[in-house]
Amino acid sequence: MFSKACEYGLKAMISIATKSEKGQRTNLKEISKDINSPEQFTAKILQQLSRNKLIHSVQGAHGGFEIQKENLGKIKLIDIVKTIDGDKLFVGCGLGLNECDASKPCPIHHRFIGIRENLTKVLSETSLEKMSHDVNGGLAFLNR
Amino acid sequence: MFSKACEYGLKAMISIATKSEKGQRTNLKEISKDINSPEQFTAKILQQLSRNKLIHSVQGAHGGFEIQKENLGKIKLIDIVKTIDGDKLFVGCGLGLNECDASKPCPIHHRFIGIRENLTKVLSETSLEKMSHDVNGGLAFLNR
DNA sequence: CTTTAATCGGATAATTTTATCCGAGTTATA
DNA sequence: TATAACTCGGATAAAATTATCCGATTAAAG
Repeated sequence: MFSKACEYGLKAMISIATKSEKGQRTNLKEISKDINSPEQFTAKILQQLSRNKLIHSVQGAHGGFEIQKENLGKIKLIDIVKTIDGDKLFVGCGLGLNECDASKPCPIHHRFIGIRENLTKVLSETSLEKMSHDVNGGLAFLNR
Repeated sequence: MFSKACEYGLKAMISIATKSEKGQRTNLKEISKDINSPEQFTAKILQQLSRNKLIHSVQGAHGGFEIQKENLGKIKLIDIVKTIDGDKLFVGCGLGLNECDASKPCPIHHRFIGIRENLTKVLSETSLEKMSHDVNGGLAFLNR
């Protein structure tokens, strides 16, 4: 479903959120330990998320990554997915046809629409805040 | 969602089905022209589908590929997807965790279940027969 | 029996994705 | 002002996916 990079990105965002929620800043080493991901590869993904303003990076000693508290509720999973994997999951033909719409549909077009709407809805509705609450409350886990 | 190989596989299966439905046998050249796919790569995918008994291959002159008529209604899209992409779309954690279940869920676990069930349902319900009817009837298209 | 038209399957190449390396830049603090 | 603890970003490497090449095999038909 998601690329490896996107999985790391989602987990990293949630990890950062759990700290930001408590007013703490975290850093690369802590994040990749927390989500069990390769450090340097994770760094690239964090840079990408930072350039796209989903997280705020602070350089230098005691630096690291954080998310503005007021953004925790605003950032939805779909924002993260689109930043890393683009929107290929949400637009375009399920069979990879260049042209495919209701007037000239591929054979799975109509069936696919429902799946896609469902996926879009779930990812659009789920905020980082909710995720990080679950993790901080011991209801969900990042590292298994 | 699906790998390129899987997209070609799905399209190829539908292409073969449209011919088999009419009692005709088709071949690699015709298929890859029909679905606009690279011939040799498509050949590999057809071999895979053949080894897994989803299609029947006939070697030699006038050979090619066909699907038993009685199988057109039995083969579902999910069978093709599982043959080519495996079941990674249908099992395992959406965030790539090794252990993730209702008792120790990842943060998106519960939300993901619905999406996955929906996807599984649609792909399990849709038969090749239905797809090929749509294409033969001009209601759907493979090559755009 | 030879030619022709097909699939089979191993090898290789190209591209994309995943992962790592490392020097440069930034900032807190002693 | 020197050092330590960070991120930044370009370069490279490794692995997986996508794609191609080509000789071997199979079978129909002249």
